[in-house]
Amino acid sequence: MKIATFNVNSVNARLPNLLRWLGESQPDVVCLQELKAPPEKFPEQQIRDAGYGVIWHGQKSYNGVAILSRGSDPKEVCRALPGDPDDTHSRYIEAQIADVTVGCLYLPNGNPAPGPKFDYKLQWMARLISHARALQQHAGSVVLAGDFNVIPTGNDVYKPERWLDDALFRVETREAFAKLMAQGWTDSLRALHPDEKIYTFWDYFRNAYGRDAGLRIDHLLLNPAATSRLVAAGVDRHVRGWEKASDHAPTWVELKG
DNA sequence: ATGCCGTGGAAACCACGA
Repeated sequence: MKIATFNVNSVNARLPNLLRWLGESQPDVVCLQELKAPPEKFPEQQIRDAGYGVIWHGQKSYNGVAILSRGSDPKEVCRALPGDPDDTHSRYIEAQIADVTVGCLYLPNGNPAPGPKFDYKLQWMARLISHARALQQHAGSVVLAGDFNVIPTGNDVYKPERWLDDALFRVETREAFAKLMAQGWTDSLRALHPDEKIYTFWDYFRNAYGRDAGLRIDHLLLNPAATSRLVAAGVDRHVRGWEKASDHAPTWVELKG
């Protein structure tokens, strides 16, 4: 089973690229982030015509997450991260697909830091840590996939010294991510490619993609049952080079069975 | 490199992203 995550930066602006990538990559499950569309403007029919069942949690202008499943409808588990009923951002949706539980997340950016947006990011991470604790212990396979807006280590950014004060790389952010990982999650790309330079995001500015000035911020975390099935992981980085590209590239894992 | 581009939505600019 191939499971991918892709921050599309507007699902409607990206629809031609998304459909092209679905056709060539043939993922079984796809987590999308940054739909930037209200629920009624989600391109459901085009995605169904491409062979995918889909659930989504849209929001006008900002955020928005979706889960696609080839040949079946994802069985929705929840469409919000527990812990704050006043949180209006569409940043989490979870589904059961065959024998795999999939959590699709769009973690807050948090800039500028410090400030209220950074506080919101850290609070959101605390809620994620709380929710993930139970998921990690599931007997079945669990994949937490999405745009984490976290650069885990200095090996995940082209020039770490420039990012020390950024919300994606600040000590508090890395410590919260480490706390999540300490529950027993596996960072699938790093597990299979410990020393490679791997990026999933390149800024639109300054020819960042051409210079390979990237960040690794899109992650697929696996619980022990899923880790035992891990056979491959990668980034479809060429998609970032297409016309009208998102600033993120699709990132994926292949699980046995 | 403090948003230089990209997107959406409202309004002819602004919020937001990382």
